[in-house]
Amino acid sequence: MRHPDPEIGRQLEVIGSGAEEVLPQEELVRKLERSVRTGAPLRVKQGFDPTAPDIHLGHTVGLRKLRQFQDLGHVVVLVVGDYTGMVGDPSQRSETRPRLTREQVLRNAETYKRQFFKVLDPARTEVRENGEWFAPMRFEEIMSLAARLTVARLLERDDFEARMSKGLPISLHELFYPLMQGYDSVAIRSDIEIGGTEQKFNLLVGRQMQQEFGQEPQIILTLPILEGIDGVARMSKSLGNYVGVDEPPGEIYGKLMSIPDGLILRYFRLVTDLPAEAIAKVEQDMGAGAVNPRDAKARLAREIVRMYHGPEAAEQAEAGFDRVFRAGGLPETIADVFVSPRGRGVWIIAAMREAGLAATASQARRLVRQGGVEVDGRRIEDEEEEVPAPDDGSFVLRVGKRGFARIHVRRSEADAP
RNA sequence: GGGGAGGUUCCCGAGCGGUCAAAGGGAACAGACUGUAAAUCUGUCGGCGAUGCCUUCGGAGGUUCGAAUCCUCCCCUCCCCA
Repeated sequence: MRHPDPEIGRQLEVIGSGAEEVLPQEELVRKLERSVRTGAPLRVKQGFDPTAPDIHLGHTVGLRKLRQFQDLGHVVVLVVGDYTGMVGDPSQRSETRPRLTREQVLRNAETYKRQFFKVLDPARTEVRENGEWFAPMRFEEIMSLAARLTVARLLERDDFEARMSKGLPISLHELFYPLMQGYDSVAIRSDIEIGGTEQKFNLLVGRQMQQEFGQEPQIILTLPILEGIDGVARMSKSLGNYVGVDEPPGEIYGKLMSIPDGLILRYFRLVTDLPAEAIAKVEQDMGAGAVNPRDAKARLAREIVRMYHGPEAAEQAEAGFDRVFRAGGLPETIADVFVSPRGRGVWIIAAMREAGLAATASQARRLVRQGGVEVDGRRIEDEEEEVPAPDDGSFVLRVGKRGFARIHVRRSEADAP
């Protein structure tokens, strides 16, 4: 969109980049004009439900957009949903979310806050908890809030409709969720709220609530939803297909190497700072066969580890990955585990359990039977095998592709660690 | 409040008196292969020092030589009616 004022034009371009929808566009222009004229920053809102104590790459799509707003001089207001977290967002859910206790929510919120600032500028961020305004709310006020939204409006949503038609339960409290999120916008006087495309309904309720309370309605900006490393469902902790920004470098690197090739470019676009031209080059090279997708993926993995752990960690993660998975070698660091001897050595099944490489003895036996267990590079064939303790006292146990432990055999009680 | 249908192993979903640790699919895990923890193929997938034993089919009792399957009560969900 062209704008006579170059500053506003620039802002519009940055804001719109990577966004799925910005609406209404004209109102955004008006807000920006006013902001530039008066020097008052816009208040950009995003809510987070502290339902799981780790933010992952999926969250960073939104966080990175917020960071762009900060770099344009605006203020970010993060609403930690300590109250909404006790409800659980029904968006995109096929079942009621488990309700969290107050203690869980607060603990999760702390972790979130710490991780937010891996991306955001703390100086331009306001963190609010919506319990601030919901906790003191009286029933009377809750009723008057609830009176502002109709059931038909709520039930027209796809997720609710799907659950209705499948005969799945919908609890009454879930209907309150959009209402609460909408009221958050009133409470913090938000100018813009961002969220994933699945948040569109909730974001729009925010506009309606603000109008009900005599405020100028917020602009809504939706962002694409990042697929998880399985390449199928959206990235989420509960589906186990996520890459957490707080995870160790090797984990991040390895998980990224496991995404389907088709997701490489999308990840570059949505969760790295690589400029558009550079990404276009990657696309071209891969298409022309000039670059092996595997190497493009390695670059992606390196890039993301670098963002959250720095360049040295990225190098090490790559070297470690290559050593273990390409060369079939051992990782740089292997956990030491002390195991008591039995018979002529250490019973392999017990060693696996004590090293945490198998949850149960049955599982350990299965792994041996399937040929997934090695001791110092020698495959173990027999479930009853007792590995003799070598003179130097330890051997390396490998379970599957990525389970390692250095087993030390205790010679006596006095030898215990 | 009345009537009907259901609750099965991580998830979906068969089973409806013994042959059931329970079909099939998904997820997960292992092996082979490879450019990778991709894709594909094969296998495994309750627990136990284990050719056998123990605990599972919403919960508690009961019938039976024997129950996920039958009966009673309870809890939970959905649908129709009011």
